[in-house]
Amino acid sequence: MSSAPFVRIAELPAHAGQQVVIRGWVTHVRSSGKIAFAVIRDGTGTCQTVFVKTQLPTEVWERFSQLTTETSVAIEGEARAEPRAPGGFEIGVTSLAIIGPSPIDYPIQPKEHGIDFLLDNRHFWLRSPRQRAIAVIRSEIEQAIHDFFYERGFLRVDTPILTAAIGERSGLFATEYFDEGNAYLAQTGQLYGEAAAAAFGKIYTFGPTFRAEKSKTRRHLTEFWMIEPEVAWNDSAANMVLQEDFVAYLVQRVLERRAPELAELERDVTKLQAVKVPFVRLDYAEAVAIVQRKGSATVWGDDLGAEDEALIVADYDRPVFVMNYPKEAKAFYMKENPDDPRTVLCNDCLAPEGYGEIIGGSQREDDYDKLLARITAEGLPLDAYNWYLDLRRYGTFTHAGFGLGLERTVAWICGLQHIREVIAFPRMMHRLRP
RNA sequence: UCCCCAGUAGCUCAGUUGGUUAGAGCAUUCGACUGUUAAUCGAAGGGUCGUAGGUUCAAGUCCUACCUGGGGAGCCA
Repeated sequence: MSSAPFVRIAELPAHAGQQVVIRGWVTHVRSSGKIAFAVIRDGTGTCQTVFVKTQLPTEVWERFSQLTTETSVAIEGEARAEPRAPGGFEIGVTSLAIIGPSPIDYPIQPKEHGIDFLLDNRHFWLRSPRQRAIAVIRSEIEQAIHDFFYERGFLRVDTPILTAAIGERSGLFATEYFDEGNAYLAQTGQLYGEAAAAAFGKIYTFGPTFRAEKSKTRRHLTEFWMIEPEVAWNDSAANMVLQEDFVAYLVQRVLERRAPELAELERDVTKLQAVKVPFVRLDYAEAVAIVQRKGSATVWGDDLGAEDEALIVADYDRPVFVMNYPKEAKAFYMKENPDDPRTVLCNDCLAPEGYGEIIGGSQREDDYDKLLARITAEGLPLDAYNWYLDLRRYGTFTHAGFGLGLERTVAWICGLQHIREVIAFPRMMHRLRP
């Protein structure tokens, strides 16, 4: 290797005609007697490199035969435009250094594999172009989330991951915690978010969430990331306006900045372009009537099942809010609906194309006596909720918030079948490694 | 926890009403090829058919149990 500059593959067009060094991994090789090709990936892109026997020192030509899939290399040569090369750019090799050899049994091949095999090899699967596209879009969405709230004056608050039993009733991961008994991995940061909203006004959380549910579906993970805004003085209607502005902002951001990655995933972007405010608003009772008309056995009082959600969403090209569920179907902290005390002021947001619930939100019960009654009625341990009740004793306030499931949102925007492709190392009931 | 489905080569799969020596593609190894695009062409190696029983002259194939995984329900984001 000479002193030629080290260049990332994405930057090669700016170095046309120059001698450069690239570093990366061999994705595949082709040999045709006295001319040979190695395709190199470096995370910013891929580039074909060309080895010509008659123009290379013998040892460089012979070293080519040591290149197996995923060998890491440094390659020096001339960067040049070449219409025959994929992407229109290539490197005419003058020197090759093998950094790390790769045995011939590298498991992932350029062909179809089953999801289970790929997840066993997730540490390698991430190297594929498709997985890179997903990771890039996820990262773009995460950045857009922070930008959205920053632009609107929200404070980001980080809530605890180790908690006493609090929040939702579904499965908890427990661990010993010194002399305090069991600690549980957080299922939500919401209750802490409410305390923060009383302190700071507009806040959001962005953190991991844990559910020990034995769910085996393409929509569930045991560890996922959730974004939970909480806004003082927002009622349920304002809460939904915030939600639709938020979701539309995320979709628009990906359309604007990550078109190549959407194309890599062969995403039908017309479906995303249709995601405009206002979203559809259906009262729970209307939703029940719709699914009954379509043959569902659901009656007033039931929670809506996955099939019901699909029936509702089928009629629309944009997300749908289903509002004001029966009290019994929802969590204790949701505010009783003054217009119909059988229901609470809440909403789910159902993504189009059958992706299901990406948001659950509500106005929070701010009446001390009613909240206490709900906690008691559900048999929750009162001592764990004293501080939460204090928020209603000392300057109670109208407030509302919601939780957006990051992986479900990314899976929908990417158009993926499996939520587990959306996170680098998914955690599921039967998968703790890699 | 419940319902449905699957398990055959490193990977993806085929294997007929049970029938004699277990099939393909890809991958790997060797050979040919000076512009390949998941290169192509020729040859070779590669198997406890998930496990354990059972039925039968004969089981990858049929039956039972178990194991492992997938999809869905429930629960939720």
